[in-house]
Amino acid sequence: MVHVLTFRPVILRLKSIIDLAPDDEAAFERLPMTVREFPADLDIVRDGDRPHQCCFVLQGLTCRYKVIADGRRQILAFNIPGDMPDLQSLHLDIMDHSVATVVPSRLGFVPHAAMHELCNSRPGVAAALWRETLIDGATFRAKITGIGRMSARARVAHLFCELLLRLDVIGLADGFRYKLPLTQTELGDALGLSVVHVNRILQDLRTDEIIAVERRTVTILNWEQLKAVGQFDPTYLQLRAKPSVELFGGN
Amino acid sequence: MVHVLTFRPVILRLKSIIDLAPDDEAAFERLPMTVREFPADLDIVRDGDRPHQCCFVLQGLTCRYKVIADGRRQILAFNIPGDMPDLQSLHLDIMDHSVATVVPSRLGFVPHAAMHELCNSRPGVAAALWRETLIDGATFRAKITGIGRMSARARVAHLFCELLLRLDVIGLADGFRYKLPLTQTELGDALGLSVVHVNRILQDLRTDEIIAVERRTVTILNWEQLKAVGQFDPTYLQLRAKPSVELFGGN
DNA sequence: CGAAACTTTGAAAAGGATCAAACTTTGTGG
DNA sequence: CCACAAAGTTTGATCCTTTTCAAAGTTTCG
Repeated sequence: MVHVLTFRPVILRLKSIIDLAPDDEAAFERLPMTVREFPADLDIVRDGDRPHQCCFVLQGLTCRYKVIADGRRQILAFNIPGDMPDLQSLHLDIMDHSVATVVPSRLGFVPHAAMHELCNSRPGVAAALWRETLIDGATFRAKITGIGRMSARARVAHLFCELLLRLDVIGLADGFRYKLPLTQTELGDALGLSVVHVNRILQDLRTDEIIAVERRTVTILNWEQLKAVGQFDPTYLQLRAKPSVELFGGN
Repeated sequence: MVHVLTFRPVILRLKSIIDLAPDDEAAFERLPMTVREFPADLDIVRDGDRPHQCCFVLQGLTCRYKVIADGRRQILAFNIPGDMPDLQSLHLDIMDHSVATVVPSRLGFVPHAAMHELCNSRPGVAAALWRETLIDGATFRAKITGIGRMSARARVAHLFCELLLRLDVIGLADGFRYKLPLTQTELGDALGLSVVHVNRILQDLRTDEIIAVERRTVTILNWEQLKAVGQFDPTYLQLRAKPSVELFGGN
């Protein structure tokens, strides 16, 4: 059934953070979702919009960002398949930031009305979604701490750690390697750094044989050291189970 | 009735962000709350804790913060009366940061069980609280953008703008003046800046007759310019009504 | 194949951090 | 209520991480 397949990353994601009852899962999958394909670098929702639907990333990569006065932007988060980048719009009518595709992506849309109905009839789903938005907040806190107090090198390392775990949950990590179709400019916008500096940090990390980034693929060569450099503690992601690869074995 | 008085800032806060039904408000006020006084600089909840109750700021000032490896800290948010600094613990069992008093404060505590019960029996309250945690997230996003992409001067200005609006809602702003019992070190920890630099920025803002900070009191001398310097747009606070002072008149 | 996008390199500049020390305010105990 | 210690603010000087600017390579893709 095609419909089930399209919802798959979302279900994987929700199950990674909460013990979703089979009934709730089934009800979730019955949501009326419209699926659309988008090219790269297209705004899906804009700062100031009042959306009447929620967006699901089914395939590809999107980001949430804010633009400041001089035109530069700050990327707040990357959204991988299974993510719901504007879930907050369910309770906040006006957008305080934008959501855009980073690469060509397949997105699903569900009307707010249907989401509210589901939340009202199934407290389990409501709790799962609330929890999801709270993890979102926790991720923002980790980011604030990184940008506010940590070195450029640590921030880059932290981001690569976080992405490995999140991608692993939805089956998009291949051991210590994953596809990451980001330009260095985008990395800089996400980390509060200039492109030039991102480039130099990446070279340093490669020289130290901690990670390698080539052809839009990240390979983590030394996980322990990467975690140490990024001061990475996955608690904030609130994952229920250990990741499928032995990322945290022995300590 | 003393009980009603203690809950007052929380009710004011909730009503500022949502149209709370009288029944919901009454039910909220019947929550079993334990009130305690705390001295300054005391941890209320610690990173790694698994709280079984929610904390309400009734009087004073608290902050949420994270400590990094070298011992420095990043303050994630200041909490004024009416705030619920660890509301997230309702759905995230383990704390990813700490909450501490900044000055001597009066806090209220409500068991998670009572909160869950209230949320289950009153969807209106659940929605209000969910909305509150989402605004929390929006505030984090504003902070990420500030620290990641804006100058020190802009960040300081933005913080003073935000605090005026939030304090106004609970009746703790006196026109363009409010008490802010923060040291410059604490301001620096919140803005990702060194004390020395905070000090210099404050002097600049005073020289430019934009704000004056003296004896723990902030006076905004030129609101329009402060907003401009901080690129402040209050949308993210999702306040229902215009603030009581004429902060946004004419534009 | 060629244009556009992206990465890399070098050099110079700047914003902010750090260090050190003096000055001021606040709070406390005698 | 004064004296003093502790906490907080201010100043100056120097250092350093990161930015900016500019231009040369390299990939990607139509």
